[in-house]
Amino acid sequence: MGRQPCCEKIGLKRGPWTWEEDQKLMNFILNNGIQCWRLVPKLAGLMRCGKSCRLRWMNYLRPDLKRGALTEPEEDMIIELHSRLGNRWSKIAAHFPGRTDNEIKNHWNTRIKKKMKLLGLDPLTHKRMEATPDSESKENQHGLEDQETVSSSKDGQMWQKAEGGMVSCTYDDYDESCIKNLMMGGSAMAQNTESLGTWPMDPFQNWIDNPFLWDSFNHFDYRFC
DNA sequence: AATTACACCAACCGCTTGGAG
DNA sequence: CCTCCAAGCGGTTGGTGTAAT
Repeated sequence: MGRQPCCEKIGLKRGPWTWEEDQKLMNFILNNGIQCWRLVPKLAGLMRCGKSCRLRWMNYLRPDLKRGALTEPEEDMIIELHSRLGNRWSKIAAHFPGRTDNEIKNHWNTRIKKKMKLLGLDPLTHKRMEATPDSESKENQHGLEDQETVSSSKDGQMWQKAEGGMVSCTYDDYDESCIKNLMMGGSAMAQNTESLGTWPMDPFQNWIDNPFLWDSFNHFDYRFC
């Protein structure tokens, strides 16, 4: 038994993509757009499965991708978003134009997790972990408590810290206020970062300036399937 | 210079979701 | 409704580069 493979894998290439493969996929999508990933490798002359092509395009070839390491403000915002969205990387990535869910997920697993542990925070719950000898100063405790601005119950209800106590809010409500807060430099964690005022506007500007605008593919609306 | 340990990230796997028929 | 299938998504793996010994 078991699940059927997503595609016929016999004879298909796996592993790292070559420059030639990238060119083929890039040229095909730029000329034809994407209508059906399963047909893309066949029509583009690639010995890959559609899923692999999709991933390569989404995570590496897309012209609107922002290259380079994630910045401090981006990192802070990831932490903030993760505290209420959990491991929903695509939702988190949606707040970062030009960044992929895979990139954010990798960054979380390799760096942010470690950083949080060093700060005495549980990366899963974003709450303080069991007190350790060097994390017990009152100053530290105060600072960390202030970061616990939101929690969610099992039924998905969000509770946001407000004057006079906790108030309930929807994910969307919280989303708005959180982003606004970060944009205005209102987050305690983001306040230390100098470039916050220009972000995330810059990636958006890049998008506008980019000659390979994603929108430019919209006119490729004829069907392959 | 060689070996080992570690960090990073691209790519894969398999489950879930959503739309078409 | 129900079934099927493509796409989306998140967890995990494995290859590669670099630092430490």
